[in-house]
Amino acid sequence: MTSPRPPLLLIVGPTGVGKSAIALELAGRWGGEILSADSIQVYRGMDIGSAKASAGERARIPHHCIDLCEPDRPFSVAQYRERALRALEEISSRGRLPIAVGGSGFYLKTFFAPTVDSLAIAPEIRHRVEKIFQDSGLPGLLRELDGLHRHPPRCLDRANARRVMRALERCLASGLELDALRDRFRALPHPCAGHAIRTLLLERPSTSLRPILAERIGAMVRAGLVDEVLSLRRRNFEANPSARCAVGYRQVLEFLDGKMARAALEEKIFAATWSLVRRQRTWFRHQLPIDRRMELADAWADSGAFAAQWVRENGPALRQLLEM
RNA sequence: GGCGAGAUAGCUCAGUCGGUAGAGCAGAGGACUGAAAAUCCUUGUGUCGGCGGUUCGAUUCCGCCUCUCGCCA
Repeated sequence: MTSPRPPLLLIVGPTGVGKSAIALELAGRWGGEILSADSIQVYRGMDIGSAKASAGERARIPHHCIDLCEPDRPFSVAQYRERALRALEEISSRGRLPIAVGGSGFYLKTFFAPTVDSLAIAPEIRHRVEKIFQDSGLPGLLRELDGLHRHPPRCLDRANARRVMRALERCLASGLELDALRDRFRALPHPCAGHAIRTLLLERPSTSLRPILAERIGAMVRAGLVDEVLSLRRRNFEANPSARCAVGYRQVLEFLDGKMARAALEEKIFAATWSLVRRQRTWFRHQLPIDRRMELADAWADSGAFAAQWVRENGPALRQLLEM
């Protein structure tokens, strides 16, 4: 049974290409709602540095999956997945066009494939693994993990302590070897089975993206990024590693702690942003099924009314993509 | 002007008790099961400031020069 529900339009691309502006424009024209796929916009108070949609924009077009939790409370893909799928159902049941927009690859993948298993990890196991890591580091974790296997598991980045910890937790919680867990994981059902998904990748040449990012970072600092971090600090956001380590926020914290000169701030944020862009591009190349790739011309800056004109010119092609 | 310190990879620097060099960052590629804007892996030939001298051999020692940074006049 095929549903008459509208397809999900996914707009992905590296940070700063202009996804949001275009998505807003499309949503306005086509009766859509925005579903954010951004691992930082989920935190309340992290507004400037995550380039969150303004209150005005949000009043005009409904936005979902933004401001889902307090900045001191870690949020995970698992939670995102739940909220995003629920939002997707809501939007489609109203007959509106869901437009998912974002640059967080792992979050975006949640629409296409299983990203987490449903294995519950008991707190005792979590603490035990944590303790092994504290006492004997990565080698200790690997010793423990290998002890649970007849052959050392191959499908694991053994240099990545965070991954090894998660793997060990899952093995301890399930009593299964890593390969068995992976097979079971891969057999999980498609998360959005009922939806047609169309993915649009927006790109622009690095020579055009770099100056846009540099300009945008300057604008963020001028708009009060440092004050935003000060106020987040009062809300204890440093207790949350994913918030505290976010691009821009991490560098401002270093500056506030005297580990970095004010003069170096924007340059360091730029460097971190650019390595994010590179990881995003790698992810989009290999991890997401892209239906259509469109490169924005140099002339389209990430500001002003460029989106309206771009959509006027490219709307028909996108229509076609949706009706495919 | 005098004294001192320095000049090595795009940047910050290490090093070679004389046998033509290596880290971090940046850059490029990659991985990805609950922090993913995170975490991790791979990837480094550059007149070792210039010119001479000593030496089988100098980026390394010596002299001169150029530039930079201190301190003193």
